[in-house]
Amino acid sequence: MNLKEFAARIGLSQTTVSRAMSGYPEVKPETRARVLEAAERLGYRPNISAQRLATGRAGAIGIVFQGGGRFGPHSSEFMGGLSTRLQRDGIDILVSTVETEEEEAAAYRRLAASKRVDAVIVHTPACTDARIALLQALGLPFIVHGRSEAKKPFAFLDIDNFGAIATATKHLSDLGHRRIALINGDTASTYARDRENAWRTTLAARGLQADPALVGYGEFTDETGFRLMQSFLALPAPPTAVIAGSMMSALGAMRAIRIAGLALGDDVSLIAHDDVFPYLSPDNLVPALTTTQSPIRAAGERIGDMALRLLQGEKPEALQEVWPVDFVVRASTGPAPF
Amino acid sequence: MNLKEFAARIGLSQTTVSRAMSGYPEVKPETRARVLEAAERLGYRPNISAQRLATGRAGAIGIVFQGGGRFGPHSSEFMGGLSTRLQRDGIDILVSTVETEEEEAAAYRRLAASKRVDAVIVHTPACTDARIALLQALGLPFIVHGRSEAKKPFAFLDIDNFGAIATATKHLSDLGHRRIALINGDTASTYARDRENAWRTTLAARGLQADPALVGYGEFTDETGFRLMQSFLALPAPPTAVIAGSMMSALGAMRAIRIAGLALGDDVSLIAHDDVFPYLSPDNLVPALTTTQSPIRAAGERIGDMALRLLQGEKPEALQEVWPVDFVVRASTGPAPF
DNA sequence: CTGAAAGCGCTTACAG
DNA sequence: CTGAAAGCGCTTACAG
Repeated sequence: MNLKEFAARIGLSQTTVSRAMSGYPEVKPETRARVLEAAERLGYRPNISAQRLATGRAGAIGIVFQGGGRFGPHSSEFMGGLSTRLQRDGIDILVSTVETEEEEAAAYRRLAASKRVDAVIVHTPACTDARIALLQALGLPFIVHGRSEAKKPFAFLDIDNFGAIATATKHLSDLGHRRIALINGDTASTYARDRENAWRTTLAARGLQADPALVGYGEFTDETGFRLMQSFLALPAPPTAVIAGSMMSALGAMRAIRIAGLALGDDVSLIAHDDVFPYLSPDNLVPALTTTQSPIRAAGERIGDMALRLLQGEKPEALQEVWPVDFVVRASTGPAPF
Repeated sequence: MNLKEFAARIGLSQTTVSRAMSGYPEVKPETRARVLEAAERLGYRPNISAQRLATGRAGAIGIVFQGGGRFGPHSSEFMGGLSTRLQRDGIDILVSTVETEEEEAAAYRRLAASKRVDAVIVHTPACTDARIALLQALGLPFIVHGRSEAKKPFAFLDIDNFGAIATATKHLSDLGHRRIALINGDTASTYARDRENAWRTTLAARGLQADPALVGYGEFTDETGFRLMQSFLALPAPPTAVIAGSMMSALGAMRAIRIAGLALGDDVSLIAHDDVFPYLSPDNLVPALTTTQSPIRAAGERIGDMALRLLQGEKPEALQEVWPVDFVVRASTGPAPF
């Protein structure tokens, strides 16, 4: 049933029905009630495409994932939060996957030109990120999950990666560790740079050396954590403590430590940054894992919120947040050996 | 830029431009080439909402997730595959999250009435699932990921859950195990019923008892795997082998086994069903984990394919597939002790 | 092979 | 507070 039919059926004009349904103020309360009741009863719902064509709004927010690689467990948590928030305002999420940077840029051009979305979410930004300049040039509103440098201000939400790793490094140094390794993420990304800066700066402040052999990079997988930890342990002077970038890397690191016959929390201390997965808790590892933590689901909800405000005309520079990160000490960290 | 402007700019009618761009056959090849080149050069893209209004197609496929709980690592892999496939045909994915069954039903009604999607994907079906009847009543095309019983035929893709667990149970029984436990999923779902049937039937065929104390249910989390494994090990006659429903449950089970001071693959054998996560491989656990496996990402791609065919008018009864499951023996299974 | 025009189902300035 | 009508930007039967 369309508006014309529905309006005729209840004896009102299309105008009045449309206004009543979209919460427009100048409608007599009884009229509105009658319209809403009839819509419910007869199952009338405005055609979304027509609505969008008439208003010029897409009613959707886009998010692009590069390859399978970046659609991992963090993505699901983030999407869960984002979707929960946008749902409340009837905004759809449009998911695209691409293989390369070029394809990602092409996807944004396409989304912008076809007016398929009102805004996009950009994630895992590099320190200077071509996507930001592109979106600004295209005039397609966006929120960045993470931080980056750009000439013009833009909306973003990031966690305090520097603070998280600084806290972890300090804690390990307070326990007497002098060789502290870092299993970091993708080298190009801002978060990896921030984490490494925190590690380096904190060590320096304690008079400790940031040994280049004690930092490694890679995707947040069990595999990478394992490989890096094994290479650390093979060094002439292996580290007595390690900071892993995620729960998945930490699982790999724990495995390498176990295989080497070392006791976690005793011979080697381990801290992971944890994005809080409902299906895998640091409390449940053996030993329980000390973590810096920040719920990525909550970040997704908040970014949904910010996207809605952006569309309501708030300035990007008013939509910039950095969240502090919690630190929870558990059994995987202990005094440095000997 | 809209069609009118663009057509004027290149000196053709809107009709011809529209036809050239949408691959309509009766356009002179040179004309089409000229139109496509100009569109590329001038950045013209048809407005998606107008296109949808005119054609009556939404150009999107919906998928609803219940709560955060069901948006886990399996969802991300599946979505990665689905999105990759649909992308190729320019079909969007619309993600909704709801909290309850009622809300899920309401979401389908809304999607149908507002013509927001052309089809939906239903996942984790129960043995008899109200969603299927509802979607058939609404006339909203759908594909089920999993299987269910219904009066009218419908399109689905499932893996051979029965075969997977039958194979695993046989293998353990061949190794001499007589007390084989099962860490199962959500009781209401078809896959859990199929897996339990396989376990029960295979044990019976070998003259072994399907002890009710040796089967447990729950979400596929590390936590549940741990708890169930601990309860099995606390039995007067604990199992010597266990089949876990997912990698996450297996991680928990492995932990419980380790804490109990038992040797995996020696004192206790473990097989997991693995949906193939790129960030956590069964080869990388210690010991490497024997698995039945099926790539959920590939299932996502295939379901995207089936959805497109459904929209092209193929009958649901022609779109029904059951995929075999691989079995890979690794180090976590061995002969029954003593 | 190409074009003029109706129609898809809404919203919203304008008029009352 | 309500309505008649134009317009959003496409597609597509119809005519040539």
